[in-house]
Amino acid sequence: MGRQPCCDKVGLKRGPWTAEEDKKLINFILTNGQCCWRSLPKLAGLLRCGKSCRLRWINYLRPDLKRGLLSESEEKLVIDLHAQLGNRWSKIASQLPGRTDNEIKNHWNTHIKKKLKKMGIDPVTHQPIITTTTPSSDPPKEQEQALPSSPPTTGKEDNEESFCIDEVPFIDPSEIPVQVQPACSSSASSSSPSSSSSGSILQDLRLDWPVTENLAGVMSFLEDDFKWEDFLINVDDIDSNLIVAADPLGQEAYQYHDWAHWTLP
DNA sequence: AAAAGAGCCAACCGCCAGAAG
DNA sequence: CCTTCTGGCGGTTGGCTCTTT
Repeated sequence: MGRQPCCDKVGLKRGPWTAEEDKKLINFILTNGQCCWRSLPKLAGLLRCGKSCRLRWINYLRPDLKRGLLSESEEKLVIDLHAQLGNRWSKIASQLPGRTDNEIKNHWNTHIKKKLKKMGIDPVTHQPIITTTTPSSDPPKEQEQALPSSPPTTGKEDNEESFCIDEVPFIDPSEIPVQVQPACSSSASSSSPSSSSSGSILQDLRLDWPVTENLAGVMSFLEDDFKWEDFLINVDDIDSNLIVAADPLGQEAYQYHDWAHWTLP
């Protein structure tokens, strides 16, 4: 019986992607679009499984990705959505433009979980952790630290973190100052109030974003109706880092350097 | 300065649902 | 209707980086 594996693993490369492989993948997708992942590696000249290509593109190379840590409001939104949806990372990710399920999942497991536990909130149920003091039991250390009986609404224990998680499970999404969009934002729409006056967008970006040179960042910021193809001026010479793209206002051109790093030429 | 430990994250794996034949 | 294939998802892990001793 057994299904055929998604790809013939013999002779395929695994592990971290090289800049060269990234270029090939980017080049192929930019010129041909996302077609059948199974056949993509062959067509693109990659010794990778199609699944691996897809993952690399979605989680790392896609031009509309934000990079860097989740902002406070994003984190709050993740917690709130997790309370509603559980571990449906892709659903949660669909509410955070430019973020991937993998990224959110990682952030949850490495940061948020700990924060919640520290605050006495069970990261699974989003309810206050109630420590039953049974003498024979051997509760985990972190739970011992949990607030013993009071609901986590005091926020006093939050002396290290920059925001108080106590109230998070009760936040109404509409109150969160983050753009919430449907999953398929490719054709997203006019409903986004954020689009604001595009004239100042790039300036704003430069002021407060550490990855301002990152075109991906610019793209995700300008999420309304942009098409990646519209940005491209030249993808002929990818091997020498000469994918050139312009921002939608035509004000800047960017030069590809490595996987998701673009600079002003 | 070096070693050990902890933390983080990119990538892999297996499973599932839906589409196609 | 059944089988096969593909894309997508969530859980897990290996290894790199950072921090502490």
